[in-house]
Amino acid sequence: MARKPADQAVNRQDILLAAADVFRRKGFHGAKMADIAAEVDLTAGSLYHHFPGGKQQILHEVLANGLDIVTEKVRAIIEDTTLAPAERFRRAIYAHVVSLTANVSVAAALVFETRTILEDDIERESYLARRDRFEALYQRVIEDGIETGVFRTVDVPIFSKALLGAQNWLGVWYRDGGRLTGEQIANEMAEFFLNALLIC
Amino acid sequence: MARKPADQAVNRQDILLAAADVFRRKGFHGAKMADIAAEVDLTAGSLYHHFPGGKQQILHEVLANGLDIVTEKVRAIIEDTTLAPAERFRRAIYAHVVSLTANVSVAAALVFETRTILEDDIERESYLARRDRFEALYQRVIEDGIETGVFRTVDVPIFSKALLGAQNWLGVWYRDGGRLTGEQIANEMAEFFLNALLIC
Amino acid sequence: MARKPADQAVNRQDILLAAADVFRRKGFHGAKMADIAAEVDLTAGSLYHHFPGGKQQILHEVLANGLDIVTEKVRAIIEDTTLAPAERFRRAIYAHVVSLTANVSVAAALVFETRTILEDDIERESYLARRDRFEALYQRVIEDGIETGVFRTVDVPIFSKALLGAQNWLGVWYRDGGRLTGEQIANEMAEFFLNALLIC
Amino acid sequence: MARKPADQAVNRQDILLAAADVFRRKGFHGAKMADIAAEVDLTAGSLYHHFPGGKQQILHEVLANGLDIVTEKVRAIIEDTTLAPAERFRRAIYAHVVSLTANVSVAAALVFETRTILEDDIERESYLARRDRFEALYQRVIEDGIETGVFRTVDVPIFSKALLGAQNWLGVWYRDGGRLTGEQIANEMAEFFLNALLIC
DNA sequence: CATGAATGAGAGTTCATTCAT
DNA sequence: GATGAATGAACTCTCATTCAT
Repeated sequence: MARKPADQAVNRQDILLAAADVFRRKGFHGAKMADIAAEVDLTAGSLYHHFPGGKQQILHEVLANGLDIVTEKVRAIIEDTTLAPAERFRRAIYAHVVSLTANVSVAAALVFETRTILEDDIERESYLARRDRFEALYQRVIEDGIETGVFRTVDVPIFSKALLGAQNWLGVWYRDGGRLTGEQIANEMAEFFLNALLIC
Repeated sequence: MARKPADQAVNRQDILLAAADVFRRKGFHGAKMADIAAEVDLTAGSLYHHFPGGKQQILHEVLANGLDIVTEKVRAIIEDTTLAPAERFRRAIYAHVVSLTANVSVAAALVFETRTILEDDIERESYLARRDRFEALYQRVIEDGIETGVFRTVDVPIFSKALLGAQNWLGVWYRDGGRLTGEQIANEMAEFFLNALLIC
Repeated sequence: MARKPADQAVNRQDILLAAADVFRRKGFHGAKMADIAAEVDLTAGSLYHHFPGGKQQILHEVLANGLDIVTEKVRAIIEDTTLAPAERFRRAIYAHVVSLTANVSVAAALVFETRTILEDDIERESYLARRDRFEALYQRVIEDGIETGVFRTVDVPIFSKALLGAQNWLGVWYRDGGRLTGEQIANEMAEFFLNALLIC
Repeated sequence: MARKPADQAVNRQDILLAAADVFRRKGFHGAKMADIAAEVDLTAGSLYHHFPGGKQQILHEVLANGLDIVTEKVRAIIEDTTLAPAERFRRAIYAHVVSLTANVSVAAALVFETRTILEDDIERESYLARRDRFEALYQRVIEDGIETGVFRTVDVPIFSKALLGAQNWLGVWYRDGGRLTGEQIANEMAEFFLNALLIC
């Protein structure tokens, strides 16, 4: 019954990670509080001590945390205007993909459960706004590249959706221990999309 | 207790389309039989005349049909070896994206509910096999292009996942009546991925 | 689709027999109108042309008919006071058991579904009264035998319940084509209960 | 939403007894989970804590327990070969009938709901096997009596069915507080069937 | 007469949530 | 903090019954 080496206190982070994993496997609606609790050797009722808001709150925090994790480095890179657009673009994709593969469950939650969080109104706006601001980062660097004349003239919104789609899809298929590491995949993906844009 | 005077009979296709739409909006687990029924002016119980297997069966058929719709033309194009790889690739993407945008609900179901169908074992294998065979089509044409020397040497499995991710993501964001038509988006996307591969 | 040789009209008797058989196998509540209908190559709705009162009416008629079939000969025998009590008793049991084995489904319905009919008030009294009158026949002949001094002094109500229990139980275990015929079983049973009563 | 302050916990046995009683009154298919729950001051959903398998599981356990209760003493008596067959036979019937009358609801369930349990395959074999082994006990003691020359030569299988029928029928008609006690009835029944067998 | 489609009431079941211990 | 028992609101699914054709 003791899965955790130190059978000591369970903290909120443990629960959030466990929840993300259960969400990935069964989806939010298919995930039972008891499933999540079992992952951290608790019973369903006990989760309410840590998350009085219940399942909804857990989802909120999984997604909010997830967006932070994934967004953080990418934002820093893209906003670092000391680098050329192409380089910022490449590094952003690399960092983004690495962080998605390093947190597959969270990545999957971002893909599959964003729709779920939108069912209730609170948080909806702020969460969507953050997502849009993140997407805007990519759009900005692409526009920079186009204006600088190093990138082809593409339809930026469509291109950014294609890029995000390719990235988010990692949450669907990537599993640890596959043929390639997250870093290798990140390199490939950065290359693909850079080539799609670069004028040669 | 027998209604529906002569409103024209409701048939299975109507129900499947309605279901795909409800699935897109609420997800499989969030979709109530009553929601689906209401879309075609029936009551929940009546759906069981057409789909004795219930909600599961409806999902099965939505996905199977969906895969058919989306796959059909793409397969024909890619297998038409009278065309050069680059041309087959471009046309395949175009046809694929057009058909996804023409059936957004179905596209969304393919993205979000494939995980759901996998929860139960039956159908699992055959459905997954069909998906894999479809993905293999893209991989083949890319390999052809690489061997012919017109495409860059990329990691084909990763590239195809990126492509499929970008395409499937349409099910998440595309809505009819947006800034661009499905055909315009299809053109853009084909262009992106062709440029990513072409040696210039 | 044609199970009946002459594919002609289905009559009420066919349906009642079919119903008794389905009731025996699945019980009243477990028997679907569609099951009964299928036995006579009809659909559920069609049964309402023959039995506007629906499933309840079918049960009513199965039981009422059944009681008639089983009761008729027994009554004639027991009321024939030209015979000695022991002989009337023996012949009554024989006739009773023969008729139960010749109509197993009906016998089973009498055992299992009498409780069901009692759930609704109408018919309840008259049906119960008929059953009690039938049981009284056996009690009378036993009392006659006791008074005449040929039968032991037994508790008549208990003895008659034991007898009826043994007989009704045939509806549970008897199947056509077993080791013994209905007549052979009838002989054995008559012998058992006669010996239980006769003073030797 | 958590009630039942300190009313003493409800346990599985309470529920099984309540269920047997509801089954006796309404039959398995007619018994609602809410009916059973109400008997022990619970709501329908709460029953699933104690019987995750739901109504089916409750029936399974009612019958299995019931068979145990009824079988236990009878087995001990019949297998006690220090007694003469006639005495074993008499005592077995007595104990059997006493235990049936002391547990009418369970007795009724054994009569009416065995058919129900057989609808699903699991348990079917093991349960039927136990029933058959129990019947074999009676057959053995009767055969012993015949071989010893104290019992008439009867058809043993038919005789045992008649006996069991008479006994099981108690579940149909016996009610506490009637004219005779269970012990009195048990005495009568033992007498009947012994007289039916004894050579005088 | 028969049918197939539809209804609608009801049942079993699930599960997030609560709370006394 | 943790738990187990309990709740109650949904929701899926079943099926007797109705009726236009």
